Amino acid sequence: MSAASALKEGKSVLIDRCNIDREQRADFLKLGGSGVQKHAVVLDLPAKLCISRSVKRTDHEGNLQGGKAAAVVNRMLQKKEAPKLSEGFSRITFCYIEKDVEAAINMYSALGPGDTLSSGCFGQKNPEAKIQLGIMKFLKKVDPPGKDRLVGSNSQNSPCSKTAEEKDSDLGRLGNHSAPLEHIHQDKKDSANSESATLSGIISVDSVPTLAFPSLSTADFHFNLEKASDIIVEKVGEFVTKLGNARLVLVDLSHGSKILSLVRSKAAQKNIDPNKFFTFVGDITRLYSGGGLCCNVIANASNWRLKPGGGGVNAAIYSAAGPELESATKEIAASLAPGKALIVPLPSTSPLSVKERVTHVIHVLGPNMNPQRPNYLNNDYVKGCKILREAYSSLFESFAAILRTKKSLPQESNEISLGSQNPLGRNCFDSDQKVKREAVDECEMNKKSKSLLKEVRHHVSHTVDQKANFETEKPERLEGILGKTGTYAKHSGDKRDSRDETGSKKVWGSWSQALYQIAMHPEKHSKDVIQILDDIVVLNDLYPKARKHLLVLARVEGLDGLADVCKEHLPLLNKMQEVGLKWVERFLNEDKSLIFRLGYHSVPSMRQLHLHVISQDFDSKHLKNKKHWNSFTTPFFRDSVDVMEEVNKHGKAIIKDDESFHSMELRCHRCRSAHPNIPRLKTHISKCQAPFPNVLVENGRLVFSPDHLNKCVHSS
DNA sequence: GTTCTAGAAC
DNA sequence: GTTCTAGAAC
Repeated sequence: MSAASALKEGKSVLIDRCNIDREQRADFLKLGGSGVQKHAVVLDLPAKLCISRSVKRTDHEGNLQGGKAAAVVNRMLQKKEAPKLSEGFSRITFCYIEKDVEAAINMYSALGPGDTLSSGCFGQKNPEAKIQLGIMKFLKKVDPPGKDRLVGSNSQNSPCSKTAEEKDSDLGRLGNHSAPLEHIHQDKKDSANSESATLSGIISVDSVPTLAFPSLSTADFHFNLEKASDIIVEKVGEFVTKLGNARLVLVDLSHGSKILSLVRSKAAQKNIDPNKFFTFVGDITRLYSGGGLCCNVIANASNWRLKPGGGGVNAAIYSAAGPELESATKEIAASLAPGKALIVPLPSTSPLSVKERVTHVIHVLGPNMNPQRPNYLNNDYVKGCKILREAYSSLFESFAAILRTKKSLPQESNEISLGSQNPLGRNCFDSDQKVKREAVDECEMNKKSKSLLKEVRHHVSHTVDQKANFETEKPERLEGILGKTGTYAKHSGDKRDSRDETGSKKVWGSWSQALYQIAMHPEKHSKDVIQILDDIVVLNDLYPKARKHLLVLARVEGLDGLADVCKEHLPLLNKMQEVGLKWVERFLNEDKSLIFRLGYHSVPSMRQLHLHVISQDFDSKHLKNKKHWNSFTTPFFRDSVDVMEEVNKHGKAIIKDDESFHSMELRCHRCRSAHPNIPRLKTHISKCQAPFPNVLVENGRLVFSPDHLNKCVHSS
């Protein structure tokens, strides 16, 4: 049998069958032998859905149709017998709705070669009454009735339990469900650490305080992964021994996450106790419900304003935690400095508390190495590493503080409550008072960050040494600023007026300053910049919209965009074009098939006048939307030659700032055919060889190799 | 049900 | 500028 031989080769095998009763499953379970972990994913979807699917499925061997399908499904559902751990499964996941199925698929597809999942039963609904009554007995008796439906399978009765335990010690106990009985007993002795609860009818025994944290700064803040993984392992190694029985878990959502594998191997090299620290692939906001991993504390990769939104972990946590998190955070602090952490006790009404049993969120801010974001560190990894170390120290210290507050409490009753309505998740560390004090301490530390606000407001060098400036601030002044943080940042902190003498008030978002910084301090951006002259800087567009896409940047203060251009800039415009053409020449030497256009956006998104030098293949994964396309292919794109002519004639460039350009229909820039959406347009332009419209060929708007003239371009 | 876009966040 | 995602469009 192919499944058996694949298993022998050490492969993982997935059997997709309607194994609706125990007997049918037994044969498949035998295939595995004792060295193989056997998992079941039970799709117990609504009958209605099964029926409608059978009807739709025309290639079904049984050719089920209409009423016949309904009859078959009904008969199958009547016979169904849910799998049990005692049959030999080490893990069973129940799916009742599409979402469950999706979560299961995500969970399994995210597994890397070294990953494993905790054993136990997950997501099962309607546990029988005897199970609910039985948990105390379960804890005392080795072999309780109905044990097979309980999580934490009895090792004597599970054929695979040895494998499961071995795996457990490899990776740490991923979920508390997997805790072998002996461990549970041990943990119970330390009653302060023990906690049991029911959730949606699932019975679990959760005893180990756990902090789940994302890798800081490596996503949007572009921190080097090698360096980040060294720091994570270093800091985890430092703290893990100080945390008693508590665990640290590095979480990443993505499939085959590079940072997780780096950290895993480095942690193994350093012999860090895998029971105390391990990595986990999953959604940090659904660790318990989606992955069976109970983490009472989760870390949030925060932004300095402690605001929801943005992307990644921060957005996910705020959205999963509901408005409770935002208001709880707001009560404690208004901003967070890089390297700092802030403990926020999560209100028991927050969905994260109810569903995921999270009691505290620790906001933490790592260093920012992304030039597209404000206040980035300009590739200064000396400072970056220092701040990242500090961030992890702050995070783990905060977690330790939460643990301490828990220990200082009178011990909780050993009585274990049951009932799905009871959000017991909070009981374990419910000592808001002390935590609040801790939080206030953090808040004191955060005063430093208030000077950051001031930085942004009054001065603003994005590469400013924040630390140095913090020390110069006087707290009293800061309080005044802090009080208004919310609106303040909105109106002036986050955005700045350009110095436009004509009185037009173009407001630049904080994200739009990167080019300005590069123009002013190109030497600090050696990674991106490819040519530096007195009055011009050339760089590769960070998100090129074609095979070749350069920006020729003017180094004149106050020259933010085309609107600021006047006659005095004509020599500069001319030089920018010359420099651009030099680069085109180089590119054409490498690839004669390229065709270029040089021009400005009528209304640029990024501050500081820049000339786009862009090849007309538009072959780029970064070209994603209508605005991208239309900003290079409609009159919104102002050819350099035309701009210079207009400035020469009228002293000003003509600006097509009609917003409608961005929502114009998508037309091929060569044959002018219209396309319904970006993917179809991209398919078309990858093939279209029509000559370019005459209007582009005239006056030298297009730049190409002489060899090319007759092939792709009209000869006018 | 999946693909794609638009709008809001930074 | 990008990212994220709800919900429109297919």
